[in-house]
This record gives sequence, structure tokens and C-alpha cells, in this order.
Amino acid sequence: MITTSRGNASPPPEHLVLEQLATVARALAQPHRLLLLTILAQGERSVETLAEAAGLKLGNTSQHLHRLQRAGLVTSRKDAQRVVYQLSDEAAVVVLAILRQIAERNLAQMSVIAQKYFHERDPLEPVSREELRRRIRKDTVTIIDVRPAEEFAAGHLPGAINVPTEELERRLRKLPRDKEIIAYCRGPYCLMSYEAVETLRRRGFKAIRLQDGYPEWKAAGFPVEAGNAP
Amino acid sequence: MITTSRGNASPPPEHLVLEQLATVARALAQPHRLLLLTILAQGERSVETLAEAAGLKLGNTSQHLHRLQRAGLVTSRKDAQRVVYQLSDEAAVVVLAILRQIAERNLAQMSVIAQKYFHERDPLEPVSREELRRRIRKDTVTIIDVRPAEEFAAGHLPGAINVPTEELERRLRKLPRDKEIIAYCRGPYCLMSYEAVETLRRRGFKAIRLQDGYPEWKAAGFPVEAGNAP
DNA sequence: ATCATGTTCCATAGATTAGTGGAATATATT
DNA sequence: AATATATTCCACTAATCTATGGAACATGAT
Repeated sequence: MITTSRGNASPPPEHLVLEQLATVARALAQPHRLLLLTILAQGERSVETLAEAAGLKLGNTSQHLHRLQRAGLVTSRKDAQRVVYQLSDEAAVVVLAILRQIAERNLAQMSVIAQKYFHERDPLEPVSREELRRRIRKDTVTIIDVRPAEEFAAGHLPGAINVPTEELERRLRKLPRDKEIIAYCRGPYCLMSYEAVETLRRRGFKAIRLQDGYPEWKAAGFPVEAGNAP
Repeated sequence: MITTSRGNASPPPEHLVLEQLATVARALAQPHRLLLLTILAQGERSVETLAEAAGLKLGNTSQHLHRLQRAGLVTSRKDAQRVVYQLSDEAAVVVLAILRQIAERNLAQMSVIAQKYFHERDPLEPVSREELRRRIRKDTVTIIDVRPAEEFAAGHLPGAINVPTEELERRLRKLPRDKEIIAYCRGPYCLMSYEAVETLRRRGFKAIRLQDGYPEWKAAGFPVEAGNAP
């Protein structure tokens, strides 16, 4: 009798494929690595600055980065003594967005966190990317990027000015009181833009957050600028 | 001095969010669970039939399903004695597609597997979903769904006829020799449609595969039918 | 009530993983 | 050559995960 089943030899090709997908998923299955990915989504970085930004030990960071690299999520290049990592793919930003979507829609605890620490802090609906692009064309807004200077330099929204949260109070005088101010940062669950609009509104500015953050703007194919324009 | 850093109390909200995302990713980080998801992507199923389809022990399957449920990827409902699971979200299909994309583009081993077991077996470019929809309208194709009857009944492409691979040889007479035959199955890394077009071409039919499979067709928002039309 | 069916729960053993401290390595700089 | 800087490698511990067999539980049929 002819049979389509295989003996007790090697696993079927379908399973080999699933094994590969699981390798990618395993790399995503750890909060610290997800954190490293969200930091890399802002722009490339060396191991040391990554470790510092993530609050991790150097060796530990190095290990995590290797795991991410083996999973095809990041690539590295050597720049003199240092090793610079970057996302290998916009797909990494997309997969994070989908994990977020699944968690938001189906995990009770996620709703609680989103409500308590985020929505409650800024109940106003953020501006959508499309809407912001329209307003940029009409020049009716001021956009502030509240991420650290390093990340701003690696890439930002066209025309945005960099005002890291720590400097915000100090630089209020330079912000316009007539135009609406739109703030953005690393992503939808980054508190920096929340803090910024809170501060600004308290001081009488008209401020609102952008939907998501820089990586999502870029991944959506919207225009970006790089460099350290003041 | 006022500081924005927190003492040694609870982790920052951003980390709570990453913890949730990691929960979802951890559920995806195991080949057997990915297999269960691809089976559920064909339609809802009871624990027992899932275990059988996946080749897993019952208790083990039950445990995996709970993990998937806690991660918000599937939901269950009770139907008399049996418990029926289904995907909670089309997002599950999307996340599998992205993991696949990342693996394909960045993992050397994935390319080897894809080449050796899939591309080599059918070097012809598959028909895209858009192209197939056009041809359906013109009625210039016969579509065969080579998945098991159970999965066909749960949902299939409009007008497709169900010819499970084991029955293909037996039912060749009923297939047209003038029209092109388009075969599809569970997804891009499911061998059933590869086997089918191979058999058909050997017998002189004009056969070609559809890009991806049923779950991707449905997730793309294309029309589907359900029920057991012959 | 009793039995059959389908699913979950529990304890356990083996494998994998995360974090740590420190040694080893590679590349500039002096 | 010697030193400083940036990263990786290694050994080890604690925690988590997977699969297994079997007991327990719920539901419907007899």
C-alpha cells in the first residue's frame, strides 16, 4: 500500500518552517528585547548606548542583541571599536504594532494599563498621521519632538523641532501661543509626549499628541528628515 | 532636587505594556502552538480534532490552547460536552504572515527550506489573489480546495470545489481539461496544493497554485463561502 | 443512577532561558 | 609596546517551559 505518511524520519517541511517562525517569535518573547527593539526603531545605536537607554547591563544587552540578530530582527555593522545595531526591516515595527493590537483588543490587563496610565492622562483624541500631514502643508501647526537629541538627529518628522522633555520648561518662551502644538515621541506607549502636552496645557498652550510615534510615522511611508537642525 | 526618576517602586508603565506584548509573543514562540493557530485559521475546531490534526496528545493540546487563550489569540466556547476554539482575531493570521515575512527575508535557513521543499517543487509563480478574483468574474478558471472536507465546510473561496489530496487521483475525470485549474490549501507553506498541481500537471492538466491559502484570502477581505456544497 | 465522552487539572522530569560577574578579545590611542 | 575603550565569551544559578501519564471533572446518553 502506498502511503503519504513518512516513516519516523525527519520532520515534515511544514514543521521546519514553523520552527523558523518560532525562532523569530521567541526573540520577541521577552520584555527587555522588545524594549531594545523600540529603542532601535528610533534609529541605529551602539551596544553601549543601547544598554544605557534600556537600563541593562552591557553583557546582558549584548546577548539580547545577538538573539535578535539570529532571529533576523536586527543587523549589526562595525564602526571602529564599536558595534552599531539597527532594525533589519520595517517589518519589526509592524510586528510590534500587531502585538500591541492583539494585546489591546484581547487582554483585559492591557486595557487596564492603557486606561490608567495613558488614556486617563490625556483623554483627548490624538491627531492622526493623515490629519497632521494635511496641517503641515497648511503650516497651521508647530511640531515638537520630545525624544532625546540623539534620536531626533537619527530621524524626525519634517519641520519638527527637538525639545526633549527635560528641556521643555526651560524652552517654553520659544514656543508659539497662537499655533497649535503637536507633540510626539517614541510610540503609542511612550509617556514623554503625555508629559509634554500636560505641561504645555497647564501653561496655557494649545497642545495635542500625535497618534503613535516616529517609528510608526516612518513605517507608514510618511516623509522624514534627519540631521541636527536646531 | 526634583527628579523624574522613580525610586525603587513599581516598574514604569511602559514596561508593563512590554510585559503584555511579551505575553502575546511568548504564546507564538512554540512551533506546536503556531501549528494549532494555522489549523484554527482554517476554521473553528474542538480540542480533540485539533489534537488529532496537529498530531499532539490531548492534554498537551489543551494546555497549549489555554496559553493561546491567555495571550488573547484564541477564544473558546462550550458546545455540549465539547469545547470549540477559534481565532479571536484576524490579527492572528496577520501576525503569522509577518513572522513569515521576517523569516523569509532575514533567516538563511528559511530560504534553504523554502527553496528545497517548496520553490523547487513548483517553480511556477503562483496566481495572485487579485488576478484570481478577476478570472473568477470572467469564469475562466476552476478552483479546487485540496484541504480536508471539514476545513472546506468551515469556509472556502467562492465557487471552489473540494478535492482533498487523497481523493484527487480518483476524481480526475470530473476536472476540466480546457480550463485552467487553480489549487489552494492552508497557506503558503502547506504542501497539499504543491502535491495537487504536481499530480495534475503530470496528468496533462493545466494547473497552478494560488498565492498563499484560504486564511490569507479571507484576511485580505476577499469574499468567502461556507457550507458543504458538493 | 450509571456510564461514556470530552476536557481540564496536577505532579514531575528534562530542556531552555535570563541575568550575573568576570575573563578574553578586538580595535584605537599614547 | 602599553593602555584605554567597546564588545563578546564563558560558567553558573534561578526561573520558566514542554511533554507526559494519570486523576479529576463536567456533560449528555442509557
